[in-house]
Amino acid sequence: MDVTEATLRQALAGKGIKSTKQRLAVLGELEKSDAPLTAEDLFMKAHAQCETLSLSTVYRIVDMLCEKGVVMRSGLMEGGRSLFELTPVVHRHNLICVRCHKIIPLEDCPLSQYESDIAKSTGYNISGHKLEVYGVCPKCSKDRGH
Amino acid sequence: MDVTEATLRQALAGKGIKSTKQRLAVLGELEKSDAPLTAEDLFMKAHAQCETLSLSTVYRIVDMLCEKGVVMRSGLMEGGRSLFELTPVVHRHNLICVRCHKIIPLEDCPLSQYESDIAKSTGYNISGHKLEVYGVCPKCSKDRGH
DNA sequence: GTCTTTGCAAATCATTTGCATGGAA
DNA sequence: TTCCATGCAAATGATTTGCAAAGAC
Repeated sequence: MDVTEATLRQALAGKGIKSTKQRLAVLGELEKSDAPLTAEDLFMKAHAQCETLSLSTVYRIVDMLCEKGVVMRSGLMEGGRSLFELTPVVHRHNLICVRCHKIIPLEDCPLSQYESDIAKSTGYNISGHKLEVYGVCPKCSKDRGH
Repeated sequence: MDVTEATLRQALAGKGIKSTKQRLAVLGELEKSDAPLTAEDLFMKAHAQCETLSLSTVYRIVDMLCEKGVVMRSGLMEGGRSLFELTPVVHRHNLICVRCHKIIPLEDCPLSQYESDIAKSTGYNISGHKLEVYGVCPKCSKDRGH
């Protein structure tokens, strides 16, 4: 499920976003990762792809992508740091272990009916939702009752 | 639906948390508010109640209450600031206008069945979830198509 | 060529922490 | 009395910003 540079360029152009190698590198890393990343994670990973990339540019890029709706901040925070992830085209949610912080994706989403109901009862024009489910993974459950 | 100081004291004692006037003031403001608040919001509001309260103490209090599960960080962030809200005893989700940021609570939650399904298919011990729904409120829709 | 994006370094701003004092049980 | 919680001020660490140079279209 690798995404080519051309595809990324096209996706950005479609949203009226100019392509730069920094943007492609950052977006590429977001595509590759299934877990949300901090700005610094992104910087380190994307820096390997693009020598000329600075941390402040990573911040500028994720801010811009958030505004365009391409990226979203995760509800989680690691320490004081924000976590960023692609706004999934294929709708998807995460299941997060509250002990080891392992994150696995959940398959289906039961909320589309719920959204239409809400739209009807509130008059809001629903644009999306964020759902995170928390629990203890099997490994952590076994390791200790805590 | 006002909460008396005695009730708050009792609630804290029940969780093994010592009562101080700072804690009661902060918790009281969280009780009163239906929207998530920043640490500074809390500081300003609670300071009116309790002269002797400092911002760093607000941080220490909300951190502690988060660990005890009394308070949670909202998935939203206002600027770079974290938002805090009471962990609802009555399970509840928010509907957030992406334009004016008005927040209204949603009545029912369709996820309990979903949680059992997840528990079965992943082996996780599910402890809870966070759901936020985004949309444009009727007023903002009328104001402009943007 | 023109306007936008970036790198760098300095500036900000939220959050955290050390230490001496005040307060709860 | 005995710790734990707090205030204050200083430290930290993430994020932002100004400005000149490099890059996209």
